[in-house]
Amino acid sequence: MYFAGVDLAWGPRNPTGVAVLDGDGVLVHVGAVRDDAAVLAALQPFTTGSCRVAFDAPLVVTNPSGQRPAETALNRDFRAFEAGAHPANTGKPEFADGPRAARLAGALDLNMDPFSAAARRAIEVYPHAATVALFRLSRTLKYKAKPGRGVEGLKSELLRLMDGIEALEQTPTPLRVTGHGDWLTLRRQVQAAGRKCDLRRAEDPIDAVVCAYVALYAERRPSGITVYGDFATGYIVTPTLPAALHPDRPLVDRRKHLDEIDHGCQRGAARVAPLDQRGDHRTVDRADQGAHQFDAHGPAGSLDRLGNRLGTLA
DNA sequence: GTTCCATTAACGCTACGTTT
DNA sequence: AAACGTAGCGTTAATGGAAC
Repeated sequence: MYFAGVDLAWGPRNPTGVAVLDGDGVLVHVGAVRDDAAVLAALQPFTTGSCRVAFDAPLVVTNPSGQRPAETALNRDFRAFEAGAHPANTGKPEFADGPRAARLAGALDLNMDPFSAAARRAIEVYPHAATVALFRLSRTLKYKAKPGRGVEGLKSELLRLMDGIEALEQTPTPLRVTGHGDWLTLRRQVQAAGRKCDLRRAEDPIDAVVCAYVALYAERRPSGITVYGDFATGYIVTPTLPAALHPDRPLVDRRKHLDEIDHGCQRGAARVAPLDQRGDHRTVDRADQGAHQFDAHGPAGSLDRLGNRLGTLA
């Protein structure tokens, strides 16, 4: 059985990252492609038998305007962690003819119902939310190129993401990436990057690895995931936000903090919530807000240690 | 207590600046 | 001149602070 991740561009012009794990969580493929044919060609060898393909792109979009209910529900939990989902609706040109991810899933004959028992399935995931939950971050890693963010700051954040991905090997649902040459090449590219576009080229495949891991995690630890929304109006699958995890500070203070990241490369600043902030009530709230949560306890204990490790990276 | 403003995230597109 | 790289804008909803 294979677990694929696709960091899918909404349109065909921008690059798409593809990563595949085997049943043991070993990375067997990682790379970037562009058009639909190339995405399908990359996935085809791994989707003939039992498989899960996790798309970081809208899979079901029916609303003519505004946000999907899944985005509203997810943003309610994750916005404070700066992991808000981008709104998708059929009024946008990218979705006028149906979501690209649904076309690809259809071409591969994958079942898109998040609660299906089918052997070959596609799900929608969201890497930013996944990294917050898996790594117990108090806010997302700022590795996405945006105006005002410097190359060195972006690089250090992307390397923190790669560190976190590699550290997942030590968890009860291990991910093993360091044995793959293309992963090591990606790391070298990031370390050597001098321009934002150098980082952007590496970012899509790395995000795809996170997507693939969410697919694996959802299969191995179904009690540890939350499904926001539903199959009819659109859904997003993510590792459950730990109940005791809190954002680091109010929005106003975070703005100042962002400046520090952009200009000072504050790698390793205390952005992981203390582990003693456990046991709160958000679980109940989420249940009222359109999220199907299977486990109120969050990721396993060893991920706490991972959180510490990320929080103390220097 | 209510309203308004600024800010945040996501991604794609376009315009402009820089490099070859 | 062409190619490439980057900044800025638009979209959408939520939120905190300030002003009324």
